[in-house]
Amino acid sequence: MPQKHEYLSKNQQIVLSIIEKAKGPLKAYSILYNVQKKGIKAPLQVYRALEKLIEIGKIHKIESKNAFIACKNSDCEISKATAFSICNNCEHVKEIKNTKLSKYLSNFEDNSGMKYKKYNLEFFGLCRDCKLKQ
Amino acid sequence: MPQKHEYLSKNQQIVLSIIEKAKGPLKAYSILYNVQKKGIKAPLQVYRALEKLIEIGKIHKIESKNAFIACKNSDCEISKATAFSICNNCEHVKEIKNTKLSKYLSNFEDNSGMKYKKYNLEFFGLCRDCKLKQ
DNA sequence: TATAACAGTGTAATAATATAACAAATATTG
DNA sequence: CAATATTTGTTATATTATTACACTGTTATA
Ligand SMILES: [Zn+2]
Ligand SMILES: [Zn+2]
Ligand SMILES: [Zn+2]
Ligand SMILES: [Zn+2]
Repeated sequence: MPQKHEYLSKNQQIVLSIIEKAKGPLKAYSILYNVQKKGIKAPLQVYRALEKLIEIGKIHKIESKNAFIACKNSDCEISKATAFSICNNCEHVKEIKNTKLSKYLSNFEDNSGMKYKKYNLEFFGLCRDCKLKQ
Repeated sequence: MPQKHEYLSKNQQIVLSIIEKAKGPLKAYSILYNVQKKGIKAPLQVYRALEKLIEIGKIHKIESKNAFIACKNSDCEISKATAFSICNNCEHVKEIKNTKLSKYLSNFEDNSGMKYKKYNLEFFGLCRDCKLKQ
């Protein structure tokens, strides 16, 4: 018997499964093209699923790329505290799992003494492969 | 006599001036509407100016809002290392100037020993005013 | 002063990303 | 069961950003 938030709806499952299978972040319309054979026909159906999946922490949005990636980090507190490394050359994206970093940022106080429950951090550089190839 | 990168072009000046006067981040098309009386007629003219202004560190893009804000932080290393606080309620945005934070992030090494020259950090919470009003 | 390289402009068209509005179906709670 | 909340389907539209092309002016240097 389904209970609140313990399952994903049909469209949410379809969208999540595509994102989890992907090697990197996917854009909304590329997801749409990939799921049209499964009955999802309109952008809104994709965006609604994305919204829900973000809300429950199954995926994250890479803001600088308008793309969506599966969460690989079981303790990232329901999507509220995220950090990524992004390669400027091959566009490879990886979620950073680093307890020190997340503690540092969660406890960070700005000059006015304010703390923040939620953050998103995007690091840019060359990934190991691209650095070697140079 | 104009020399390389020592001045801003006409359109760049117009766009920068609008952004600097604004109280908060501006969206590209809202900038466009504001500068149409000054002869800038097309989105591309705005986007080109924005691109340049970002490149030279005069403005930053708030990725989560697709909006642009003037840099208030003379030592933020030409736009390569940025941090913002964003109010979830009133949408107030403020650039964070905090040497410890920027040093911490610039020196951060991920699990593979990789360092990053560039980052963008967006903190979300309630600003002081909105916290009091609750 | 030619001329090549570069940076900026203007314009039209179009691509890519995201949401509004409405009606209907399905699931959850009590 | 009824009431509430969530999800779906569909059409249309809004918002954000880029491509392509022709042209102008500046800088560097030969
Ligand atoms: Zn995560
Ligand atoms: Zn790479
Ligand atoms: Zn700055
Ligand atoms: Zn506020």
